[in-house]
Amino acid sequence: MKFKRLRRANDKKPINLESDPVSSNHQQNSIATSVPSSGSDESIIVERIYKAVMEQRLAPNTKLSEARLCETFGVGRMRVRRALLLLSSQGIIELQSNRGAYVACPDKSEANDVFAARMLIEPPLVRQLAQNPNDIDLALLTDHIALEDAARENNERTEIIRLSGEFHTKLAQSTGNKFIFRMMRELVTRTSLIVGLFGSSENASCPDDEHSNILRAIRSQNPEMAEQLLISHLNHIQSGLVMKSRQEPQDDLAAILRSD
Amino acid sequence: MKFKRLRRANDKKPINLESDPVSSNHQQNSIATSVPSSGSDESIIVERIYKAVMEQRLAPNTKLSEARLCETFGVGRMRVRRALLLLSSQGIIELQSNRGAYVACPDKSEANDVFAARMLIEPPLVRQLAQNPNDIDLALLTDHIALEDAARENNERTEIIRLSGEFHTKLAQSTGNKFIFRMMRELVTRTSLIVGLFGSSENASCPDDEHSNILRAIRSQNPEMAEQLLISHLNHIQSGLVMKSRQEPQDDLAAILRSD
DNA sequence: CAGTTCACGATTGTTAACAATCTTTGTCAA
DNA sequence: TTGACAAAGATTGTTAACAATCGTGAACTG
Repeated sequence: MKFKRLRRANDKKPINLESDPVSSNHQQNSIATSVPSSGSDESIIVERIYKAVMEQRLAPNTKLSEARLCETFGVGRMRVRRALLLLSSQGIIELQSNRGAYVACPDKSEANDVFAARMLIEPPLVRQLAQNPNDIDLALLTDHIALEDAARENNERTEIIRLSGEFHTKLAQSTGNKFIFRMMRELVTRTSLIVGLFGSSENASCPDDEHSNILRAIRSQNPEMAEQLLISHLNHIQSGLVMKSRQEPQDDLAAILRSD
Repeated sequence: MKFKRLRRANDKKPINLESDPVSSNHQQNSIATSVPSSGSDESIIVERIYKAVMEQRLAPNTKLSEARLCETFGVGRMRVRRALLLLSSQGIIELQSNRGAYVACPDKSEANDVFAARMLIEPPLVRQLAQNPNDIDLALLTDHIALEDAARENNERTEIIRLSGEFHTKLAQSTGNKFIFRMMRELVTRTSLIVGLFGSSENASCPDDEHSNILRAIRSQNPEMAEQLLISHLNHIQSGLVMKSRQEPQDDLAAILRSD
């Protein structure tokens, strides 16, 4: 297989990395991706893969070969390479020398670290938000929960999963603090991978109305309650995991091509 | 100027990016740099530039041209390019399309964000550390403070600055949590840039014995005191800044070549 | 038949030449 | 003298060919 630039869609259609119309109207606002300037436009590749991971359409350990991505995005190898490097620096994928790029596969220890970090950061964050919430952020979060409800209504699995994580991202975004936002985004992405790996069957998403309750506590300016609700929310998520320390190797193409 | 690989040291010697012997014995332990696998070895370039920024030897807005870095490190352009991309993803430098790479130059608003983020994260972090500190971490931190004292004794400016920041990094490292460590590392690096930009004359480093006091509170397992000491420590640093919203453009060569 | 070796194909890593863009400098005219 | 304009030089962005490495499977040997 040669490295030609194919503008047309890939005829194998291995992974759905296209921007699906259902969520295209709901773009990230204000704080954009982590690398705003420069980079001609490999940010699109990064964003697509990031989203696919968030929605658990890209399973851990899935191989992302350069040639495949070149076809998929109709882009030269350099762009793909840059995108992969950026994704690896965010911990979303892992680069193995001379072997290629694989979707990150957190182990039990890393899962614990992720939840420990979230337990450290999110409670003070939510408490602070509840101390003086501004109307714009409250409206954004309210809208978001409406989207979550709608997705649950329509049984859109990938949407539910992504929105469920993005709620937490948006909590961080409400602080208007770029650093907190980025940290949270990374932790939420990792959480999505972890839930995909260790999540037991159908509790892949956050319990139904906990987000709503947290938002209500914030709106009523009750820091203690907001913090407490968030803590138990995180505990619920974590306790829903079965820590089988053996993760299936997930053969490269098997899981991907079954959608063909 | 052509892009030849020059193994010999650069004859212009614009910036000191060599590894100085005084601190070469004090390498990072356990949790290594953010990109452990792959990447043949542009991590050396990343680490050097990171260190130079931490020690305020590389002023904000300094241009880092590819050719210059190629000479300096005796490395091909690809490596340099990869390193610059990684550094930009960490917010240490900024890539401008078709214009090159410049050391990041935080503005007033970003400075506020950095301190807000640290205020959110570090107090709970230190409190948690003080709840059950383990002996190994305490020893590491004690050693670190000894290094700080030694550097102050010998009036080694760059060492003082770097160690002063690294104390906070090591606090985060003591949690053994990769994510907290990385977040803290980024915030501390940014802080170093900010202090270099807005710091008033000679309070560039943390006040003399505050680190020591914090460590003492941790050792005596007094979470409240540790947290309180850290909060006022951060406040001291922040209040030592003069927020002149106008940052000097810092002409590329002017500041650098005056050491020639 | 089991195990090892070797060679081939596929994929990633690297390099150097080429293209595009920006900056500087020199020139000319008002 | 100052301003705009244009050409030359320098720097970054991109591409395609080449080199190195890895995985696989056939062939060979015990």
